[in-house]
Amino acid sequence: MQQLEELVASLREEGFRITPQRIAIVDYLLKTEEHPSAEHIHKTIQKKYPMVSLSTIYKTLDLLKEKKLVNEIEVEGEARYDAHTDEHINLVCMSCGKIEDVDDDTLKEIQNRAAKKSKYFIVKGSFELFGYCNSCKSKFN
Amino acid sequence: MQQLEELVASLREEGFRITPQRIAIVDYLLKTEEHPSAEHIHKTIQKKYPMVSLSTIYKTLDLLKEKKLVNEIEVEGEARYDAHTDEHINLVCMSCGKIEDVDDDTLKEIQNRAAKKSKYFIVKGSFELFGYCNSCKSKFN
DNA sequence: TTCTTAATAGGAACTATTCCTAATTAAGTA
DNA sequence: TACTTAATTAGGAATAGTTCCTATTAAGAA
Repeated sequence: MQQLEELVASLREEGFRITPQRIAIVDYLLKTEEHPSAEHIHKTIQKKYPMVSLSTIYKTLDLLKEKKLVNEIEVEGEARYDAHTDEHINLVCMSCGKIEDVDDDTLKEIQNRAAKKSKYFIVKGSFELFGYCNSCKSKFN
Repeated sequence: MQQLEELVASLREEGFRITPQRIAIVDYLLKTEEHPSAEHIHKTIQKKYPMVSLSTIYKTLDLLKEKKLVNEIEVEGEARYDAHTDEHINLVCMSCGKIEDVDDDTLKEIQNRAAKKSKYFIVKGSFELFGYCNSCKSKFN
């Protein structure tokens, strides 16, 4: 994902209004690495804008998803959002819920092979690995 | 996943009671390739057992998940179940909701590389590709 | 067959998300 | 700068998948 300014400019060019709520949400998503849920984004944004509503968070996320500015993954019944939009693996810690990104060059190849075998037209991929992060796994020793 | 008989035997050995509901659910999951939702399993089982409850479906699925006899993936806000438990790619049709399996030998390697890079202890992977299946994609031409 | 307790049916409760609508406000225009 | 209008928002109601609760049922051991 790009910088805040160019991103906001591109939304404006497409005719979308630039509201403080949208700026705050995009800004937060660009800066964080924690793959927040909608609820988490809401709580964070509320520190600056106490009146922001959860439905605005969802609507903005829908917009950003459609524009492919954020990526959504489903983890344990809730959606988590990430401004890192090129294909990568999400490592999900089953203990603390942390999500980390790992790049792998072979994802594209896998996708191509699967498309060929299945004759599906592939739009996007979602690669999750579930386990225990470095700090949580030591608790189990 | 194995055959019905050995599977039922292994559950019995572990001290679980073998009920008609459990047999029906396991039997159905072994035979189908459609990656049904809990709701879909419920409707199917009801044709044979009209009194079976949705909560029994969920409880049985929890048991089977724990015993690693079925795999669960989350697709568009609902869980879908599959007796194909070794690691594979799920191709999800965004039009008709069909899910197809594709094997790929490199999934294990990817998992190993990601584990090494991230220092996570990996328990399981979930690889989904979203797109349009062969019959749905032709509708868009 | 009887007994014990795991499993079930049915529905209430819960939770993430979507939907609805009156009020607000971004941004183009005079 | 003030005016206009349609997009956006806040707030809450509605929805849907899943989990929880409990009286009743029935699997399997004795």
